[in-house]
Amino acid sequence: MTLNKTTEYALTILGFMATRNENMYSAEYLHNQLNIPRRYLRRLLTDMSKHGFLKSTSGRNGGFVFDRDLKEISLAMIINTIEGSDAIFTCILGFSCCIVDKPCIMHDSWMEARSKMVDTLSNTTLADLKEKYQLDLIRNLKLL
Amino acid sequence: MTLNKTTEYALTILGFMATRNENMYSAEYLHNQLNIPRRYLRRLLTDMSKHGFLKSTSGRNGGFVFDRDLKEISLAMIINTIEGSDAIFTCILGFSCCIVDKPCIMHDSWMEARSKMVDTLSNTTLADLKEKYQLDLIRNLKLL
DNA sequence: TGTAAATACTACAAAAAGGTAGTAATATAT
DNA sequence: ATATATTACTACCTTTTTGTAGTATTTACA
Ligand code: FES
Ligand code: FES
Repeated sequence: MTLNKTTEYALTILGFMATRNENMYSAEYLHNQLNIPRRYLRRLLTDMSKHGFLKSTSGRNGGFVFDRDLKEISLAMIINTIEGSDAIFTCILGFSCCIVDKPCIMHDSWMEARSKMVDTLSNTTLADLKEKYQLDLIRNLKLL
Repeated sequence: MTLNKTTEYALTILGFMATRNENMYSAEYLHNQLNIPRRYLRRLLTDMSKHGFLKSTSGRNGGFVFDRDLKEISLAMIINTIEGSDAIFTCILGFSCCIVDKPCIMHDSWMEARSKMVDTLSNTTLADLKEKYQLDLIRNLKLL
């Protein structure tokens, strides 16, 4: 139901980066913008680089940029990367995973609910968020 | 996405108790049936009593029974009781909760997915699980 | 060439979640 | 009455998650 903090941070960071138009994001800058603990955020950023979401540049004026097309990064991928690829598919009663031939009593209720959620998270990419953000911006400007 | 272990245990226990027809369940019996760590399970059972789901009887031949009609207990209630009533409603980016006038960029995607899930969990009661279990039993007997 | 601004690595510390131990209290059966 | 089977309470231990510290490395710029 709840994501762990690290996953929330990852979504926050990538979501933020996807919707702005800087050409480089330093850990310090992201820390100031997002209020995520400095050192923890740094570690997370290097993790994201190792996982291929970001590309890092060391040294002065260094920082992070996306290493993939935003269309290629879904929310589900981010979550899976950090929580483990099938955290999302575990049985609600904690059986290692949902087994088709021996489902638990809650399986049916749970599957129906979950599959909707998984679909949405799989089908929403960072590019979608960017688009939405731009549209929201325009809408707000027109209201002024 | 994932429930914490304690919540899984709670669902397992209440789901089990709801679908069997014993008139009393001791911690020891539940431990044997469900493989949940003895002492932790005990503590959880007394918690459930305090929260009004179960009624406990001390002493020899004691144990636990439901203190409410199964129709009155939804999966969402169980989850809320243990994870905190709005764990299910938190912002996916970790903002304290989803604020209508200042939603985060992921709010729309997330709400859509989540509301389906919340609906299902709110509308499924232990009575529903019991009914399902009985039907499954009958179906299996006929297959023999 | 030296200083400053950045990431990288490793180890540790603190907090939260999960799990255990000991003992007291309660009720039943013999 | 006493032994036994049960829950209740409190404190502690272990593991996982979250957060911090120190130091090395890389690169730009003056
Ligand atoms: S087997 Fe439990 S939810 Fe699928
Ligand atoms: S404000 Fe973030 S999901 Fe609603």
